[in-house]
Amino acid sequence: MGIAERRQRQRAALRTRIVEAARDILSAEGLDALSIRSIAERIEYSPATIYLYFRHKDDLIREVVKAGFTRLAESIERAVAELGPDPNSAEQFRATGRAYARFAVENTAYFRLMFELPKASRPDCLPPAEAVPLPPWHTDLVTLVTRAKEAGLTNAGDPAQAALVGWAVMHGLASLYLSGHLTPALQGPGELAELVEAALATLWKGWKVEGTGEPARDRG
Amino acid sequence: MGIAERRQRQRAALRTRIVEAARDILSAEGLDALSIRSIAERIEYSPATIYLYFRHKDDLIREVVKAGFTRLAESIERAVAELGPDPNSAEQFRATGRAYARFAVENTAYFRLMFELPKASRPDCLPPAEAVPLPPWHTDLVTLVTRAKEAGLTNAGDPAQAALVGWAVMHGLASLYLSGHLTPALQGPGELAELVEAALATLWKGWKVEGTGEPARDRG
DNA sequence: GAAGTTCCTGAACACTGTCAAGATACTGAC
DNA sequence: GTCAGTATCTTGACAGTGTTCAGGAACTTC
Repeated sequence: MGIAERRQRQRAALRTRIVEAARDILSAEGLDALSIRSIAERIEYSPATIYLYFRHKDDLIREVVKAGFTRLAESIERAVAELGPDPNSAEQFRATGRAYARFAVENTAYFRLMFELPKASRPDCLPPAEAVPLPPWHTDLVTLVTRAKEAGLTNAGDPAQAALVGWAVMHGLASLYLSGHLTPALQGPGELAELVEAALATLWKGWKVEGTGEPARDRG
Repeated sequence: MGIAERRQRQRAALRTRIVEAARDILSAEGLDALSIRSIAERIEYSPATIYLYFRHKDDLIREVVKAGFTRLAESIERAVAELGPDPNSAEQFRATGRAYARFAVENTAYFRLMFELPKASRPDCLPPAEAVPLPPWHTDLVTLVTRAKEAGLTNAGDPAQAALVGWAVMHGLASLYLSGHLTPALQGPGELAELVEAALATLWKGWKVEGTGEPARDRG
């Protein structure tokens, strides 16, 4: 039954071609240009065809968003890896935050899509029950804080909670920046980076053991 | 020239009626229901009429957003005022953060509109140069930190920077919560409040003078 | 009452997501 | 090789969106 397999392969190929086209349009022309028709034109198919591969536009977008999350995760991993072997907790923490903010600034449309997706439609519907899994960097941050705790470098409470707060800080800065609410407070583009550093430093200090001076190296 | 004045008054009245209709639809039916036609129907005018009062839908929305910001500012002021006379810096800081998060949760559609407006249209356009003025609570936070600094309670660097970081933390938590990215980490609705408290505590502690124990009262 | 101004509307345009019905091309069986 | 069946794609429409523009109605001024 090689035929059935080939067909399945072709189906899968076209499906990913659709997602890639959507991703490209998003990166190159922005969210407003991302319509079913523009995607269809790009892949040289009829708009209706897309509905043979995705039930709704939202389903397609969700796939794009998923790709965005793995891209963001990769950026962070790369940034942490560039620290060299055995970086200490603080460095690792800062690198994660920096990479997050940087991704947001460099992939505006993508970043916004990733976090503004859940339709603001319903008036006061709370977040969707449908599971949006926690991103990998959250897990990494948790182990980071846990390790720092074990090394006696911090007395942060629940590591999971601390990780969420860390994520929130970076996300808040990126989000406010992208929505333009930070511009009156910032002179140049470099000042966002400063703000990021200040935020990371404050957080890390807030977790530090009382009386400890400079953060010691926990590894290597 | 009473006639000209009356006309001007009527014009202004209809204009605010449009904004109020938009605000009501947004609160009651959500962002998706907020169309030029739905607003027109609500005020019993033709859709085209709205364009005699607003050049584009975005201009109208901007007005709604502005109203939302004053509402949020009022919520925060109220929360701070409820602390009673001469609250200390930490309490005031926490109250601000709590009120912010609460507003976001209780006015989902409004909150999202306020911060997701700047069209994600362009691919990598950085935030709009058009001045979105800094909200009043930012100024309040700045004076808060400044006062705390003068009282020797904190050695936070630039108070303006600290205020932005504080804002970012709350905004990040709210934003992540509303986009559903926090749900897998939270058991119940009360846990967001816990997270908010943890974040505020961490921040405040990160600003504290080295070696200081419990935050002292700076006033009263 | 005529002329002029202001305000509003009906109807259209180009766009959107979405879908039912039909055309097309490929497959398997006789 | 032909025919039925199936998988795939397209045509053309529907209802909705923001937006514009020519024209009509009401009011004001002369």
